Amino acid sequence: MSQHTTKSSVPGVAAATQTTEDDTKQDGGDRLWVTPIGLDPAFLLARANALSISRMQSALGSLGMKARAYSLLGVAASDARPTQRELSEFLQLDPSQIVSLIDDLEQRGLVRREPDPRDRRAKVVVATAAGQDLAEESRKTVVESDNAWFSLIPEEDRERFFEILRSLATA
Amino acid sequence: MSQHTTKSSVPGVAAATQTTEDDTKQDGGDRLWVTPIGLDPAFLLARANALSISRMQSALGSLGMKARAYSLLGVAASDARPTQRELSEFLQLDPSQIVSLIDDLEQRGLVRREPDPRDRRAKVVVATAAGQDLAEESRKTVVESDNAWFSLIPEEDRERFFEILRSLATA
DNA sequence: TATTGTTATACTCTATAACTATA
DNA sequence: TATAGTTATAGAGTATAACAATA
Repeated sequence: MSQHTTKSSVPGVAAATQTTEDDTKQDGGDRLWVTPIGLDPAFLLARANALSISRMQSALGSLGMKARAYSLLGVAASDARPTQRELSEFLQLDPSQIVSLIDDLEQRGLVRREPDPRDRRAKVVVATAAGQDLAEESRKTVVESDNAWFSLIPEEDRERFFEILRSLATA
Repeated sequence: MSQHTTKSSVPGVAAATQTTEDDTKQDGGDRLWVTPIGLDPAFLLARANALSISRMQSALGSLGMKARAYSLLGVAASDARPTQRELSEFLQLDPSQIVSLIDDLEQRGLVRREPDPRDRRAKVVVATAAGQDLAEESRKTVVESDNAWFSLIPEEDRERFFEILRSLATA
């Protein structure tokens, strides 16, 4: 999964979890949060993402979409007219993965490839009308699904948290 | 990858990116950040995690470790004496994946399985002496590698950011 | 000579179901 | 009847190298 550890000793949650005696079995895997890696930022990132992904998948499943396709369609549905290369860089996926993702969406009539007038090697990916519709619909679904989760963050911290997350994602 | 979008229109970075005319080609895939999904928390989470993972892998590679194995070994090297089931839940991995991860580490003499006195079906995973050493060494490596990245977060926000991330990871 | 999209291929990861031994 | 670990297997995701067209 992933790692990195703050050297500091165990704070908050830890103390709450350990009762005086026999705290070995009763709570699921919660006891492990007292472990150093339970504080490891990269591990937290990985776990939060794992939860996020599985939420996404179940939210999008009914629309025949998956997380990847959703992001790609989202960009294609904007007025950005991204090149496959740009999608590869932005979505952090291999160019060849982009190809098969697009092939899929294209066969379903959701996007199409257009020649890039500036560079005849390149192709820009744009959403069809149907693609626009699905992009919108699936976005609504996802927003709804994730709102519940992110509302767990105190209102006053939310904006700042996303800002920082963005700076990490951009780095 | 993943998603969720703040309905709000484009803030900060967006305005900065778009110049008056022809902003189509010159900057890599940076233009796509103005897209709605560039603000999507779940997407940011996914991308940040992707970057984190690849940092991890290159930091741990020289020690013959990968991110997953590292987390597992980290828990096994603590005094938590986790059961395989607990590891599965904690690391958000399928029980069968835990098996092969442990098989691997066991063959390398880094961990061993011990019977759980409380439940004869279960096995607890503990690090050997060699495992302890490697856990420590690899942790040092990872901390060093990630410190550079996380120091990108302003000192005064860092603690709070990790707290929130933890709450999401625990949810 | 380098880059874009593409194909093919091999490899890792993930998800599922079935089995055993205990509970 | 349910749960812990295990095995086998199939499917999805990932990484690599090579190729044609264009820069």
